[in-house]
Amino acid sequence: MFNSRIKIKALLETAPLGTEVTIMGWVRTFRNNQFIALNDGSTNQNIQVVASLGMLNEDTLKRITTGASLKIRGEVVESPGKGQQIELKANSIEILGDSDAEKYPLQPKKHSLEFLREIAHLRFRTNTFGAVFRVRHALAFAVHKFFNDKGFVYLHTPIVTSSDAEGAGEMFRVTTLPMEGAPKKEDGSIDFEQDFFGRSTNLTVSGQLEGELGAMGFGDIYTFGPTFRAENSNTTRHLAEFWMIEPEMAFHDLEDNMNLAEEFIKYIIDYAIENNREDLEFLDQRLADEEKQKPQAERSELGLLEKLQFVLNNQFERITYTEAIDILINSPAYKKKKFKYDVSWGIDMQSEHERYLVEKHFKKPVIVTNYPKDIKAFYMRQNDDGKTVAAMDILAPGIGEIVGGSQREERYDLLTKRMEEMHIPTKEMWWYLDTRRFGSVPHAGFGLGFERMVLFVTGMTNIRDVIPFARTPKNCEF
RNA sequence: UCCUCAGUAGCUCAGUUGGUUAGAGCAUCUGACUGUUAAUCAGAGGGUCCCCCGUUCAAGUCGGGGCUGAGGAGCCA
Repeated sequence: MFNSRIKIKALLETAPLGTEVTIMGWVRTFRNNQFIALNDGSTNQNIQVVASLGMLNEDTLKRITTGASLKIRGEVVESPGKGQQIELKANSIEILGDSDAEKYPLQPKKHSLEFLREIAHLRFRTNTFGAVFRVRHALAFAVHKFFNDKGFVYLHTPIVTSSDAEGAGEMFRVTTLPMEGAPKKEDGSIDFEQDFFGRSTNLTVSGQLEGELGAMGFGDIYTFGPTFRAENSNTTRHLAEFWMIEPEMAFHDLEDNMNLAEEFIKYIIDYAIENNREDLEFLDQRLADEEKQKPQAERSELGLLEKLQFVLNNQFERITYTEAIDILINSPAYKKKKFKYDVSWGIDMQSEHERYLVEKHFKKPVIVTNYPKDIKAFYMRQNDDGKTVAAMDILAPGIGEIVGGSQREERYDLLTKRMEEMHIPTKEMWWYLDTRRFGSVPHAGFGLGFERMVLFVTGMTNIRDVIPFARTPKNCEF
């Protein structure tokens, strides 16, 4: 058996003084031909290994370089030096994998996030990305724990779909037809009947419609999986492949939906704080250092942990779309013509408007409800006023829309009428409509972009830095 | 997709009005060092100035096109 090691996180926590242990990991720095800072990814903390002089031959000493992997047996002792409580007095050091320091791109110095993006395969070995991806893991785990504890069924909705009804964005086509000389129909269009699935297929843009089918049997379900958008979006908030969480609940109305979404967001933030405090403290410090570079006016008022705590301790503001428009029209910013885009009832709010509401007016997460039906999807439940639908978006400071959800239209007649108005092919959607024909119930759900949540919790500012291998236009390395 | 900015050593950047052999800090390498914390001290090596075309006696520097990256907008999660 090879692996009888103790992880550095456990070693530092238990500090078994006087015992001999085996650790394995990667060299962060090697100082004074004597002190090895070793990291194994279990924590941001390194363990200091002390190699007494004469113990190692010259050759082994030279091979202990930044990035090399080592297997070390040694005795756990109190550290006489400052900066750490305990250290490992090495009895034996074995080089598992050499790392040519002249070629290894990670140097014991600060690197830019842009550079680290180009070596995404190695960035897990840095403090920042170690912390970010451990927090990402904690959040993902918390998502499952939250819903599992509430009796939700984790439903695996398909990645390949033929449904393009939602119109959530441009889609990636899935096909086995040849690029050159694809079979054509008489009218010159491509004959997808000869394709693998016998029809035109795409990567999913949302699991919601299938999620609704599950909710109509299980009551409460959630999805958590990859989602694809072929939009040519080049921003710090968009990915072509991202992870989305989509709960769908039978016997829920819009208010139930909002309550669940708010409870959910607070739960996973709290989970990360409870279980990854060390990583968040590191990210908090990192953000504070970065803020120091900025001019006073652009600095945020709260530190990362303060911000998260603030979100936990305060109710999200809940306003209707109509109230939001009133606030914007009566705002000093509007009167001073600070907005690039005009405001009137019926507009789809621009990011500048959302940012004003969240960052300037309320200074906390805001849930906006009851949007005009013409700017929202066909499946949202129509309100009695005939103008609005039971939609809700949660807007978060710094990242904008983090949740989009609604109560769904459960009334068959109203739903089909709306679909016809919006040119949604009801015939192809027979399976979706069946849920409204047989035992239809009031139900609701929402979608949460997981990476945007990770951005919010880690304080990172570019979405490409919170997913291990980002898929963006013109970039599919790794 | 649009707008703005950027691309010079492994990394972060400077490079004046177009003018000799393109610089700095860090990293790396060599040497010194038994309590260092991104160690320190001394020395050394390291360049397709993103690519193509053009202007010019002369281009890292000016112009055009392209590629890539970043920020903002749109689309959205």
